[in-house]
Amino acid sequence: MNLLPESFAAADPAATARALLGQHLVRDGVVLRITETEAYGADDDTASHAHRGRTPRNAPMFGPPGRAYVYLCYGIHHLLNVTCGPDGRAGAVLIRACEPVEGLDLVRERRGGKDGPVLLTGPGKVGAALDLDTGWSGHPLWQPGGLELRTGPVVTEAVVGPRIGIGYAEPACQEAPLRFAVAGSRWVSHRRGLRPERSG
DNA sequence: ACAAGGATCCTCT
DNA sequence: GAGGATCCTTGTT
Repeated sequence: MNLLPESFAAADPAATARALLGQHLVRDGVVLRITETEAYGADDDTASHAHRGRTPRNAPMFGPPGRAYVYLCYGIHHLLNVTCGPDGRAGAVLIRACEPVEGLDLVRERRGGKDGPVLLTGPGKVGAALDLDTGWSGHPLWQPGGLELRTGPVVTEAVVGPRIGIGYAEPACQEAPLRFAVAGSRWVSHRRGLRPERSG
């Protein structure tokens, strides 16, 4: 599969989050198919790290698209985002869950010998499976080598729902349907609150 | 220099 | 379903 171009993530966070479903994350012979994402916006999104402005940590969100934004959550977990939108407009897509495609043995090893969907259904688990840390923040995902974003099979049917774990945000932001998942996939962290993406 | 809190995960019950 | 782990980032003094 081919590397995704930088322009792949040039659209707004919601469109990029939907388009990332089915694409592949590659590192160290580990290939993961993205099954669940969340979109995070700029200052108007009170759930987003960017809503209080630029800081050293969230700087990649304000830069050009197609880079990694990795941060430490709860002092333990490294969470991976893909920056999106034009340079200067903050935006990122959190990778919440994946399905293994290659390198399953290494993923199991990095995940304490576990097996099945528990391996990769959760953003902290994805970070562990790819052995990420904050040193990867800002890394261009469209360059060969290191951590890469490559094309995967197209996802024709998706489900959408509110984002997870953002109780600190304003109600309108909590309720916004900015979480996306592959319809029918077992490799999704939480099934609750998801509905077909086509309006109805 | 200090205090507060978090885009989570795991282990219980 | 509930609670603890664990430490960095941030805003404030």
